[in-house]
Amino acid sequence: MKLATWNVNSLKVRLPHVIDWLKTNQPDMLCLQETKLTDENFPVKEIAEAGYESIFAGQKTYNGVAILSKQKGLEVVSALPDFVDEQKRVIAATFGDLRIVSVYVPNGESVGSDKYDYKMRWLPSLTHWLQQELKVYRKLALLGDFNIAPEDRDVHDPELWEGKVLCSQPERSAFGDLLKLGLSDSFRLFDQPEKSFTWWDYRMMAFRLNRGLRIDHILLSTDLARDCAACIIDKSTRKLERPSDHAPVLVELS
DNA sequence: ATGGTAGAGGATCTA
Repeated sequence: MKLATWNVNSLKVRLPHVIDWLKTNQPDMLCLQETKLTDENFPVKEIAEAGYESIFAGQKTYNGVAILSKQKGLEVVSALPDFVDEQKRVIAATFGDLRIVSVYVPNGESVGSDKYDYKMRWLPSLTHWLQQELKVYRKLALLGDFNIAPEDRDVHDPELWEGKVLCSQPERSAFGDLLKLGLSDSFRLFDQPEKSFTWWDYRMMAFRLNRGLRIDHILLSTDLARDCAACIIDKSTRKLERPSDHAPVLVELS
């Protein structure tokens, strides 16, 4: 069983990359973020031709999340139950005994901004909802763009980023609250190369210089973490023509 | 110093 997540930064532009990636990697589920598509424009047909079902929650211009899967998803939830929000940032579904949650955590713009406040209200609401979900589903995977680098080793230049958005202590503490629910950061279950990142700014040759952050994650409940055989970041997609600024993250469950 | 690049949409906003 393979689970993956990828912030595609426009599914319209990245559809050929996504189709190719599905064909090469054959994940059972691929969670997408920043689809930037309304639901009527979701490329259901093209994805079905690659052998995948689609569930999605989108809006015009911004945000938008989806789960592509070989099996059909059930018990679909497409918003946080206790957080009134126009922005489409959550979609969850059940596949057999697996609960899959795809999230696009708010970016937060800069520490102290209105968008940062929104992020810091959004995260506890996510945590509270997942606490309920984990009572129902023992096998739960939370995948997505968390817009949080959990530790200094997830940052190319920790001094430059110290206290900044994506790295601030309140954000890291909110990430820690997710782990306290009993979720594991699958990437850290294994030895990993130093300076492993999932996002590199389009500007200033950041990818070529490997000036990135690890902000895309796959968190696994205890019952899934036990069966996790590998977690890798696929940097190859970032070298394609017109790439997303994020790389996919992939776990293998035995 | 507040740059720079990309996407959506058609002037800025978001990241």
